Amino acid sequence: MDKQQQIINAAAQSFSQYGYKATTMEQVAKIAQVGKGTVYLYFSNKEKLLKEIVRSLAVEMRMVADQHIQASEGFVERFDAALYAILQFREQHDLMVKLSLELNDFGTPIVKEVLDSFEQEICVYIADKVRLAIEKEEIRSCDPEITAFLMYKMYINLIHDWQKHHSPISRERAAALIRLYFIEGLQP
Amino acid sequence: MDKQQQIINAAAQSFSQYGYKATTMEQVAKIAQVGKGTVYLYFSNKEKLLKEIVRSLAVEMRMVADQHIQASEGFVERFDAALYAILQFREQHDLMVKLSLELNDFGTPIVKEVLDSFEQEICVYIADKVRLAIEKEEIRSCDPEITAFLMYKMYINLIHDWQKHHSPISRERAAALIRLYFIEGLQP
DNA sequence: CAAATGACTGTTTTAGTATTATAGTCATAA
DNA sequence: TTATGACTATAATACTAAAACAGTCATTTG
Repeated sequence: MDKQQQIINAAAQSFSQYGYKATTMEQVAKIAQVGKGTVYLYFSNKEKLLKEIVRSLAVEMRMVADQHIQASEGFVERFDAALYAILQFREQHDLMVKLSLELNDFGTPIVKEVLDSFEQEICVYIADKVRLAIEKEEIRSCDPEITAFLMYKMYINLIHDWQKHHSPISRERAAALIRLYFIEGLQP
Repeated sequence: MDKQQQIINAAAQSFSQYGYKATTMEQVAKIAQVGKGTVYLYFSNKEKLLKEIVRSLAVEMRMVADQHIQASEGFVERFDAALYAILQFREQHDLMVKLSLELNDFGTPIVKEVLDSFEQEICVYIADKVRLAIEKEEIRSCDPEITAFLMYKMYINLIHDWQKHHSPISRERAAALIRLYFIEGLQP
């Protein structure tokens, strides 16, 4: 049996259930059914362990988003499908939810770092799609990184932040708004 | 001499210098050269005192932004002038800077509430301008609240958040980008 | 007697300290 | 050569005593 994978699984389970701070290396070793020292043979410290797990989660996320894109026609539809898949992914994976809560409650620096790089990963992913859309002349030429960054932020703003003070916006409404502002523009 | 104003000035000074948490009502009374009980004749508690100060700061902010709008032609230019004035206002008023730091460091709930309502104030202000621009047919018809919210967020994203991981964007560049995305749109 | 005050009080924060828990190491064992 | 858990230095926590504080109110003042 692959000890490294056992350790990763054990850590993923514990991080998801108890969070980063409240997970001890001894706990991970116990769940993985190995000695504590063994964990350190594969991961030089706790931080590396978390980063490895989040990294592979990011890979999975890319795949899920790509699957959702397949079924969609048109740039906005594909963008909406991918982004929605990503947000759902984040909400449905206990680890991401737990880490977000932990960042809010304790501000653990490593958790902040990890979630930050996950966000950047998302932006890089979208930027690739924007670049493709420019090549296919589906949209005008523009800076792909900035465009991806702003579209992602706008999606988050609409789905998550707006409803902090107003009534929620449906996924369809959000896609329509992004089409209005980003694609069509407000000029009369 | 107006004791109420003396107290407000004293509190504004102390909040700016030491923050909300580290300011004591005794301190405020001492600076205002009144007894502690006197402070409570005008403000039933510490929270009300802070809210009053931030409220009048919001009024001042509106006036400053309006002044900057006067000198500008076109919707994007006026929007840029107003938003830039608002951001500068926030950066140049020690109280806002101090409160932001305090929210980051301690998460003081009342400070969060106050800064939140200040942000909403900004959005209401912009929404008014958007409504006006729709009436004057400078832009297409749209929901003024959502549009104001998203334009404000995009401006913040460009000027503040983008540079957390990339090289900063100048004020001119930000205005040009908002014109590109919001006004002209990305359709080819 | 209306406006102002600061001593007073119950509660919260802080500072100091003892105790426990934990990350990471390493000598030993399988 | 791989695996282990006792070990250690450091960091988190729990506890307590002391101090600071927001808000009150009986007394004072103009």
